[in-house]
Amino acid sequence: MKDRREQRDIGERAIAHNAVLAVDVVIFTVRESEDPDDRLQVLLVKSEKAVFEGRMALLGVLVQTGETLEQAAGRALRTKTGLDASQWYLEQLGTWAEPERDTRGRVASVAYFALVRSDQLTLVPGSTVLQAEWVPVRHALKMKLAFDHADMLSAAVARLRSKMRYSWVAFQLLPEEFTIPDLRAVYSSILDPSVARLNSSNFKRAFANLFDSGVLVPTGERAGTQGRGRPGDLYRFSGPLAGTWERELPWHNRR
Amino acid sequence: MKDRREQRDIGERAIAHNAVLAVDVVIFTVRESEDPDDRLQVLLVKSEKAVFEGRMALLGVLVQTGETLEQAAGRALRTKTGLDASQWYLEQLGTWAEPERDTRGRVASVAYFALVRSDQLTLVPGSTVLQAEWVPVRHALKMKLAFDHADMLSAAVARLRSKMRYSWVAFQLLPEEFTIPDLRAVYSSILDPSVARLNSSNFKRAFANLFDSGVLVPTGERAGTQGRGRPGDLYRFSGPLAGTWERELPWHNRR
DNA sequence: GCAAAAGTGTTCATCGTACACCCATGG
DNA sequence: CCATGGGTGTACGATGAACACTTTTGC
Repeated sequence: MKDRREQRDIGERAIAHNAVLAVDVVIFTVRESEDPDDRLQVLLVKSEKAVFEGRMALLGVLVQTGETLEQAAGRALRTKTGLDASQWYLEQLGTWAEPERDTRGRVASVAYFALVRSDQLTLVPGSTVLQAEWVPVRHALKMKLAFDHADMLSAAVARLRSKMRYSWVAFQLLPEEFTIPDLRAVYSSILDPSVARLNSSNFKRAFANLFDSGVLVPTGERAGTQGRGRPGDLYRFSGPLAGTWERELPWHNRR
Repeated sequence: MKDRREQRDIGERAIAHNAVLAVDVVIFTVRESEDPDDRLQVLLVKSEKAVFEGRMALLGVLVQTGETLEQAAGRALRTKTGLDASQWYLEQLGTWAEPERDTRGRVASVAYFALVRSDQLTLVPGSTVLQAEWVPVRHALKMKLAFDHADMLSAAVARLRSKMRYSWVAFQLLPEEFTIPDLRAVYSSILDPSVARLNSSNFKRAFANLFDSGVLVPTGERAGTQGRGRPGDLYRFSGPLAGTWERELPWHNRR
C-alpha cells in the first residue's frame, strides 16, 4: 500500500521497476534408495534467509539484467550446486507473486520444473556452492519449506505425474542405458505402486509402439548382475520427450 | 550484458527492483457468427504503443503495488473493457520475460487464460475504456500482434484445446442455459469439425455420466425456435469445471 | 411434409488387462 | 534348486463408434 502514486500504463516512456524477478527450480531425479517409494527425489537447499532459519528451500536465483528466465535457471543449477547436468528437461511451471510472499518487497518468482538423469548427478561441491541435498519427494511434500515453495513443489509433483502419462519424460530420469525393470521402477515410484501390479509382459507391451518405431532400442549389452536372477537387457531411448496427445500410455487412472 | 554488477542473492536486506510486472489476459468466448468456424473468439485491443502502431494486442495492465496477479487480471477486464463478467474462468498460462521483449525496459508479463460466457458480454463502453474487439481466433492466430502476444495466444489456444478434453470448461463458454446442439457446436468449433461427424446420439452418450450424476440437468424449458425443426431442450450445468484425470471424454485424438 | 431434435437398440472392432504358459540366465 | 528377466499366446470385459430405426416438434 506504500508507493501508491498512480501507475500509468503502457504508453509511458520510462517506467519504474516495481518488482524483483526470481527463478526457482524444482529439480527432480530418481536415485537408488532403501525404500523404493523414496526413489523420486527433489533438490533442496538450506534457506539463507533469517526468517526461515532451518527451513529448506528450492534452488533459486535472482534474474540478472540481460538474462532470460531459462538462462537464470541454468545458472542456478551450475553455479549454486555444481551439478553437471549437460542436458536436462526444463519447463516453466508457473509464477508466484503474492504481494506479501517476501517480506523484503515485491518478489515475483517464476518456478521451473526440471528433470535430471541420475547418472549426471556428479555433484561437485566447491567454495561458492550451497548446501544442496536430495530429499525424497514423499518427505519433502510434508516439510515446511521457505516462502511459498511448498506450493511450488506440490504443483511440480502434480505436473510430473500428469506428464508421465502422456509424454516420455520418464526417460529423462533414467541413465542413458537402462533395463526394463528400471523403467518399470520409475513408473511405479512416481505414478504409484499400481503399476507394479501389472504383469511384466503387459508392461513391456505398453511400450510396443516405441519398440517398433525404433526410438527404444536394445543396446545388445546386458546389465551387470545386481542380485540373483538374470540381469536385464539394456535399452537406450532416442526420441523426443515432448508429449503428443495421442494416448501414449494406458493405466491412466488407477487407485 | 550491461549492468553486470554482481547481483547478490537472497540474503540481501534491501534488493533493487529490476523488472516491471505486467498481466496480459487471453479472453475467449463463443459467439454467433456467420461462419461456424469463427464462433470461438478472443478479445483484442488496439495497441497503444507507438512502435506497434496498428497492431492489435491482448488486454493487459501493469500490476499495482498491493495487488495479486489475479486481481490485476480482473481489473483489466472491468476497467479497461467495461465487460461485465460476474464470474469467469481464470487460470495462469505462463510468464514471458525475454529481456528485449519490451524496448522500454525489462517487463515480465504473466499471461492469463480466461473464459467468459457469451451471455455476459454486455460490453459497456465508457470514457476510459479501450477499443476492445472480439476477433475470431482463426484470424487472430494469423495476425501480427504487439510484443510477443502471438506466442501467448497460440499457447492459450493449445491450452484451451487440451482442457476441453479432460475438463468441463466448455460449459463456461456457453450461456447458463443451452441446448445439446449448442454444446455440440462448442466442441466442434474448438476441438475441430471431427466431432461433427459423430452421431448425435453418440454425442449425448458421451455425457451420460454427467446426466446421471445430476450435474447436467434439463430445465424443462425448450429453446426458442431458430429455424425449421424441433427446438432443442434446454439444459443447465452445475458442477465443477476443474479437470479430473479420469478419462472424461472420448474422441481424444482425431484428425 | 419436412427438417431438426431426441431417444433406443444393436453390432463390431479395438484394447487394456489378467492369466497361463514358456525359456534364459546367474547365484 | 530358485529367483528374476524376458517372451508368446489366449481370453475376457469394457468401450468407442457406426448404424438403423423411431418419435417428437415447429415451420
